Amino acid sequence: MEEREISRAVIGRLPRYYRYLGELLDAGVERISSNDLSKKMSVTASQIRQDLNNFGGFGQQGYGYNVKYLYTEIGKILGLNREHNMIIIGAGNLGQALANYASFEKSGFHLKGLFDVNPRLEGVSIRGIPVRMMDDLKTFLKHNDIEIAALTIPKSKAIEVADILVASGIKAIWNFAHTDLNLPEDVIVESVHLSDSLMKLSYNISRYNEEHGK
Amino acid sequence: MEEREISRAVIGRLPRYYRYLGELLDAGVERISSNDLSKKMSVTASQIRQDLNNFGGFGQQGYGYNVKYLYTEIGKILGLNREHNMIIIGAGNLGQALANYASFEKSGFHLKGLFDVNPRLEGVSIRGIPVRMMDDLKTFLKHNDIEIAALTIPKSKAIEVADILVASGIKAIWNFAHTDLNLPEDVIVESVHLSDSLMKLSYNISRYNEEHGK
DNA sequence: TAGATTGTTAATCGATTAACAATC
DNA sequence: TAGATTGTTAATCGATTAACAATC
Repeated sequence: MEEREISRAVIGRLPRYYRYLGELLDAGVERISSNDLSKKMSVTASQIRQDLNNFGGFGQQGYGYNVKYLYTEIGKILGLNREHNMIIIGAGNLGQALANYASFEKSGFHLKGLFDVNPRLEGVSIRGIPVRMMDDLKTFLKHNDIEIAALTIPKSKAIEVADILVASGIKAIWNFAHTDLNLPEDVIVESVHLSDSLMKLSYNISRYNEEHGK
Repeated sequence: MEEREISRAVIGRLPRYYRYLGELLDAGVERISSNDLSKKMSVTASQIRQDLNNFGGFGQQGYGYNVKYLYTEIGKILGLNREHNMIIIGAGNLGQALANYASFEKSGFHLKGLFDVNPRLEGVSIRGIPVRMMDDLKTFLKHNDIEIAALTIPKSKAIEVADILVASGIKAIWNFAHTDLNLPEDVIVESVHLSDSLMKLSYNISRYNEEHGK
């Protein structure tokens, strides 16, 4: 089976396609051409067709794309047709924010546990999930089939905790700590570096100010 | 003055360089070669030199780069030598999480206000900043010089609020809402789409499972 | 001075866009 | 059938890597 590697750039655009198609679906739009979609999304029609054809021919000449069908197919590509059990390590504001995102649940990401070191959080529940103490993590992972762990803890603890998670068989880490994680290559890591994002914003402000002589 | 446009890819890597240099600095490392840094960061030395030379020659032949100097210079490029006044719209978990990030304050991002529609939050303070009601937003912006607004509100309100912010003279929006914002091009928008990130993670899990026949 | 390492040019690689034949 | 629009190949553009002369 010939498996061409799909570029990171393409994968990075899929969620955005998915989002726009979801909106079209909600708006009751039945079909859309790459050209019309390209205008909405401010990308080229060529790129849309090229991107989609990495995964197969979802359209029809002379017709365009069926919104519902394409939405579902991209969902499948993104793995949203599966169920994903998830835990959150770090029940601070950010961990709680993630725990409260009802939309994740709708996409098949099921929160099964919340962990923290702070004893004052013990027993507190978020959306019915009690916060457990970190001491219970290993045992919990032994008895529950968890795929994804979100790491919403400070950088100082992140690497150590990541190692525990990997040793306990976690497949994927959604990392919010302000550090890179160097883990075995069969562990999937997706990092959200909020401060990197804020710095990019700040760069663009500086650039803008320079150009406008401020 | 010849201003070459610097590619988004390069800018996206700057915060990561900054992060690694900060760690080297903390570790007391005085100088580093592009080669040594490339090994630490898993990128090519060529890319590091190429990236940095977009902004000027920060190194010295035969010596490498002075860590402290390079750290400071990248900080300047990123605009971290300026002060940035900031507000947060949406004082839910995510807004509070951002408000509590002490490290932003250290980098010159000063939180000046927090806004929400929920009357139960009125008067509640986070790090000494009281939550204000949305009705007060326009007046507040008239009397305070705010550069950045973080939008941590649901998608349904985001576009409307963004328009108010722009009309009130906000320069930059750090958008966490699950939607793209179409604003005048002189307004800088940096979006953090958490669900896009989770979908990328999910994609990679599916891909991995396929490859390993699960 | 000799060795090390940058800054920068040239070569390669990959991603995006354009074009158009295939086909609904 | 004629018109529309895809899927796909070819052309272009940009980003990354390699190479090396400049120089500390």
